[in-house]
Amino acid sequence: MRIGELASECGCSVETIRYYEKIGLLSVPERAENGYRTYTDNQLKWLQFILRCRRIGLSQDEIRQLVNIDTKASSKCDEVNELLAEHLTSLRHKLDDLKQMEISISRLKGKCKNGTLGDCPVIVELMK
Amino acid sequence: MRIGELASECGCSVETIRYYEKIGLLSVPERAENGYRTYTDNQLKWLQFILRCRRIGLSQDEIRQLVNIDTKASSKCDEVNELLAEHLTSLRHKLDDLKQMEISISRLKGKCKNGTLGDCPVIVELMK
DNA sequence: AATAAACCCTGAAGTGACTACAGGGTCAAG
DNA sequence: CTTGACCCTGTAGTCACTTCAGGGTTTATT
Repeated sequence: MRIGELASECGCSVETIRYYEKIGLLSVPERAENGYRTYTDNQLKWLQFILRCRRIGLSQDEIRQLVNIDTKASSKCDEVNELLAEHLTSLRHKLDDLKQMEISISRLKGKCKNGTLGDCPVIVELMK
Repeated sequence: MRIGELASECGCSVETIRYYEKIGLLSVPERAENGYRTYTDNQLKWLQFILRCRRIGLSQDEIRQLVNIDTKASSKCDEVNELLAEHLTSLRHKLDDLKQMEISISRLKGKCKNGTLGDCPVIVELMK
């Protein structure tokens, strides 16, 4: 499978795939005679794994940790659970922050009733 | 007021202030004889305005739009409301995404019960 | 068979919103 | 008179990509 097919199969861009290869998240693919990258089904699964991890908000570094855990024979599932627990905590912080923002903005919005800006309540409130 | 005082007054770093000046978000301050930046109360209010905007999640570009709206004599509050409405929409999308992540992760977490990784349900689920 | 469109390659630079660092100058206190 | 806290500039690093310049290859159309 060539890079374009892999990209459309996984719903990401060709550049993203080359980028993941460059930073060592995705294993280096074989090359055809013309120099084109050739991917296996296994690499497709890995890419889907990586993209799924990104979708749930894991950083490249966290994904690399998961990959390392996976290749260390000695390690246990505890490490996976710990990583996810930490991630969950920071995620909940972000959620709280966004909820606060939502409250602030919806309070501001609509206060402005087509006047000129000298007395715009939004600007006034933000300038306080 | 010197830059350090302004920073601690506003709860941001000195570097951030210099950065805002560089990208043209904060107006260029006077300089003392020794070359130190000297800030007025008005500039403190502007910085607080900018930081408040950042805190509710506006991008530098959106803040610049607000600033431009403020200096255009002709414009109306409608533009402010529109900007906030757009921002609120994208914010709610982010909230939904994060909530989805939270659900996914908490479903994964705890599934792993100290086995070795070949049969770790977390890895298995992510690799599916 | 020629050409155009679609695909592939590399390497470098740009993005946003800062942070950190190198290598200096200034100033008040002990 | 020197130590430490503050200030300066300019550059590079961060994350997770995206875009661009400047090519080569393959496939479809004319």
